[in-house]
Amino acid sequence: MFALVDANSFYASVERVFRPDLEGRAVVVLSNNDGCIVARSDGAKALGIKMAVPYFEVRDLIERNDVAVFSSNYTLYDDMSRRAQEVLRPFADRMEVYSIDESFLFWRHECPWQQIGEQILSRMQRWTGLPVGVGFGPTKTLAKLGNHLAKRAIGATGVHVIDTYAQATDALSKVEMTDLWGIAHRMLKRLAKLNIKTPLELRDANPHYVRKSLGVVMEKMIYELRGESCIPLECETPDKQNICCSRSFGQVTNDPAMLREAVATFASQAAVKLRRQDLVAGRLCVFVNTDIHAAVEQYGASWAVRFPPTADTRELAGYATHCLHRLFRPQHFYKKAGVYLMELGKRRTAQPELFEDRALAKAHRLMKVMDNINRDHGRGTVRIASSSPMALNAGRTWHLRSDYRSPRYTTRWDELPVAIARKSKAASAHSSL
DNA sequence: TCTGGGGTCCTAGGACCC
DNA sequence: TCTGGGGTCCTAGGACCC
Repeated sequence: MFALVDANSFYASVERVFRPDLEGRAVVVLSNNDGCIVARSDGAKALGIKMAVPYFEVRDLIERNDVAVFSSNYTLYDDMSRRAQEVLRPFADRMEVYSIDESFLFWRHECPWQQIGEQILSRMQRWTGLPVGVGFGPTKTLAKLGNHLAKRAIGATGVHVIDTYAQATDALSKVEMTDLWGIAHRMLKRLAKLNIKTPLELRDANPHYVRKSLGVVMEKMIYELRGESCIPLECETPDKQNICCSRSFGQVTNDPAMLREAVATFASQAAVKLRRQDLVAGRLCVFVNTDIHAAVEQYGASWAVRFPPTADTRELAGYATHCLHRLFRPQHFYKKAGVYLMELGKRRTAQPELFEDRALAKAHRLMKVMDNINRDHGRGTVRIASSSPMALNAGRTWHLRSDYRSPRYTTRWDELPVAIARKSKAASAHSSL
């Protein structure tokens, strides 16, 4: 069983914890440049303040209703997030920290779920002061759905359990398509073209057919809604694949010196994040944009360079200014710029060793797969596609390639032989992974 | 020279999440 | 006047290799 625990209006709730005098007053928190609303308390939501609206559009409303306004304080939110994680961890067998305000919990055995949910609520309230919602489900997607109902269903109590197929059917009948985790407006339109318009219709759709038109992500979604877990828990936080630092400027500029200073600053801030995770970057990319909201000729471009992996601020800043030089067009006025660090690797590990380790690990995986096949099925070929993004996630997530004839895939190493067996029955002995 | 059945690396873009 | 800042995964095609 999975559970998803998330904090209600996290940033706003954290500010509240430290300002008990705000009791009864609505609260909003603003984005970095005080540009947009990024969190609203229930009271602020009730006033009709939408997520991510520009501050200036709702300023009047906010002032008229005496809403408390905060600039965001990410150091504080990070700290509070860690405290909340410590409270949650002992409840379950395993835990995945999914975002700053959400964690998945996982249990191997049956438990009194409702009761556990209530304990989580009360302990979180007493130990951190944060209001949370808890949703239980046999898959991550259903746990997310449970969480949604825990907070928003009529008479919601903060805990919602989806434990049976009937409960899942009931839950799915109560929500909109876009309430599902992984469906936003574009996917909504594409699903509608397949005549899939409600969450129940999606669950009962033909997975092969959906996969053909919409891809493997939507296919997984169908299985998840049916209670077959396809999205595994990820307990160790994987190393970052990209690190980005970008900002909108208060005013547009076409001054090359200012832009140089800006991207050099972004590069050094990104370098701090890089070193904090003990990583080095092998590639850096700079991007610039004109003001997308202004009625001017738009210009947006990026330029990347590759170099011997480093985490050195001065080197990275140098690459950044070099890239900027390639992009800069004096006729445009720029509103936004940023730096990406890419091709990240572990610091203090020489590249050749890294490569050999990976090759070795690949060989081991291949042998293990072959063993399984030989033991269980006598014959068959498994080919490891190292170009597949999944192959780089060795040992965590595996799925059968799309040209693999089985419509099913597995997300767990130890399920692989089962999937192979299904496939063997259905088609030939030659398979690829 | 042709063929089958692949692999690797790159770019670009689309879609989603918080 | 004023419109955030991060991330991930998947797909598709081209060029080239064995």
